[in-house]
Amino acid sequence: MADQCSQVPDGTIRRARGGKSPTIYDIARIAHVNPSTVSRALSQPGRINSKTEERIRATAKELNYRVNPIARALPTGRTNTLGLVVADITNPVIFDIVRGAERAAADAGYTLVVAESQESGEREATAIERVLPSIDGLVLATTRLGDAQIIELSERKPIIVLNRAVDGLASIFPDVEHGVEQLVGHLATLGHRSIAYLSGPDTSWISSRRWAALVSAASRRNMSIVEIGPGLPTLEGGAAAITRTLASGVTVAVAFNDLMAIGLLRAAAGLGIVVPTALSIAGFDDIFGSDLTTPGITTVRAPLEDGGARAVHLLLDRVSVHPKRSAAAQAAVLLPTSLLVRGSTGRPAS
Amino acid sequence: MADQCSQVPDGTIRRARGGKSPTIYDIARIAHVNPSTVSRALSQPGRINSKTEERIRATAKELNYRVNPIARALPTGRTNTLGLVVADITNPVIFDIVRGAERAAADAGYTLVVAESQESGEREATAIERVLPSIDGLVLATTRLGDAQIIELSERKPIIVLNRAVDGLASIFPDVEHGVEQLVGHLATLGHRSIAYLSGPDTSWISSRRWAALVSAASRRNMSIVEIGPGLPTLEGGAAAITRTLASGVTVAVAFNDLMAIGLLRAAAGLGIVVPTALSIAGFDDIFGSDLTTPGITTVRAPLEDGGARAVHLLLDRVSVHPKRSAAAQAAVLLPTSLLVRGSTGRPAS
DNA sequence: TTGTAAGCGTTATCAA
DNA sequence: TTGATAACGCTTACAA
Repeated sequence: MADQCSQVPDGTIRRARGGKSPTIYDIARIAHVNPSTVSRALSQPGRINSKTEERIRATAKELNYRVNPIARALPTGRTNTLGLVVADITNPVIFDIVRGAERAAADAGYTLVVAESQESGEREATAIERVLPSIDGLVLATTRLGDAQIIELSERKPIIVLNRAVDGLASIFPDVEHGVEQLVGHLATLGHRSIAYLSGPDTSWISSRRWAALVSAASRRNMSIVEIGPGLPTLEGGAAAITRTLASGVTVAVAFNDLMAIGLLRAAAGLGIVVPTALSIAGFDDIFGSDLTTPGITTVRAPLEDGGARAVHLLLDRVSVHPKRSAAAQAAVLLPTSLLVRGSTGRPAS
Repeated sequence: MADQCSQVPDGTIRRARGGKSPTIYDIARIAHVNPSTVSRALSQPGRINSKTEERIRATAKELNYRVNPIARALPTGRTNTLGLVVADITNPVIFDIVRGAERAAADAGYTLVVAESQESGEREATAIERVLPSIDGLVLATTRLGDAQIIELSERKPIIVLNRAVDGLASIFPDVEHGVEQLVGHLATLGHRSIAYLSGPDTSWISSRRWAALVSAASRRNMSIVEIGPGLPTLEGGAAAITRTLASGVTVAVAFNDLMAIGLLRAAAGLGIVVPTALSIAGFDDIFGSDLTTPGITTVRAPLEDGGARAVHLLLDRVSVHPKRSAAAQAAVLLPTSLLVRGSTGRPAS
């Protein structure tokens, strides 16, 4: 009993049971109650005698007790952990999403695990399979999975999709039409009549969505539009499209995202092509870096950090209350988009 | 028994026990063995009768069985999860670290949880406290904790520190001296005689390390050097230093990192100050974006993605073999650094 | 309000 | 080689 005596004159944190972390049994023994009472005192404050609770809390504190989340997760099935799956961690677009999601999760006392698919549906499935058993819910940002796979997943754990709409699932995605309408309007005003769209991965829902919106907005103004792609959503993917872009004879190229737009811009500069005089360029997402280039990239921005945070909030709703699909489960959240005009778009030379 | 019959003609995955995921008990029942045998068959291949193992594996596959990592973690104490703590997820420097760490962890079948301290030692401690019980080991990248706290942590779980050296702990950090020597040599060759260092957070080990190396390299060449700071390691932090930088009368400013360097560059541009003619600027890390500015940022780069990966590898060594400190525990890994000369450094005007 | 005891799904220790 | 059984640390009916 010596090392478990309640009096610790020198203030040292008492170590119960040789070096191992203390459990509710240690607290129970010292506080002269049953372990179940300790459990209740700690996880359901106010439901037991306040005097007892007081004593238990004091002992817990003294032992420097931390609840073991794994042991708790086993009987409850709840891990206090959320998953976030992204296509490519190094894509600056993702950073904002991760940040928003991480902070929202941390604020709610949840832990976030991040898994990366590296643009491969197969790797994505593997990654999900690994994390799924130990999380309470999942945010799929920029997923490369098919609708059927996603729906199947949603039968195992609550799922929120970000940057995509899936029927019957809570989906958060940018109001593409609005931003594209602004962008195309801006281009038309400048005098452009022909657009090239540098598309992203063909598995990207958002890329096809952007293409559809561009086609619609362009044809409404009798502008012509061609698709160049699919391409990698990276600097390299954008740079690789320069030849076909120039060959197409358009006066403006709209890239799937800013990363591609920057790649295209740099490739153009390498060929001595002046932007925006000889070629206007625009992108999507307003990533870190798109205002660093000369000229800056005109872009359609969406509040992706906010998107990440809202995805987590929606997920927490589903996770914390009860597993039944609530009415809000079908909710589709539209993220407002807005056009940021920078130097990469201007009047065409002709 | 009907729904647990072994013959499933239509290939449907058999659901044992109404919707819940199958356990080793379900497998045991169907394969007519004891649950413990199932556990052995699945987690220690080759240690049991191959015929039995075969049968068990087949049943497991048919049931679409997945081991429950939480249940496994309880008796073993091992979670197959690693933690990574960073100061600020949105800092591009971090991206590379996270990418390297995530991929290395995923390749080893481990899950990575990322926690963010948001540049606050207190938040960092809280975040660590939350994840610690459910991880096997921790990588501290850009930590804002004190040495004592770190060592205390290392008594609870294996720890690797990245971008810092802590006595007695496995540490990975850039070979600052080498890169700085190159940088200062480059500046001296250009004709600079006075340097300002825009320091980062005063809790940043690496910032003081860079300062020390700069002082040493500068004085060796009879160049003068002053410190401006501490400042936030962000665009804003760099921009905020412009006034004091100009006032100091130096011909070159070396920022704690590229983010600050870019901030300073843009602030200079805003004041009509021509870089590098009126002021040369250099940074550290070669982040995404430092070659996007005009002029590009001269920088000392270190392979941070590789650093993240190596940190995870070192951690896996400690985690997977046995918890004793091996001889390699004291290892300090030096990441090679190299100078990237871009347009932001040039001959001083005078 | 508190105690008793049965789980949660694994692994691990002994026997058989 | 396999089976029985006790952990792992916590939650949660059910009793008292």
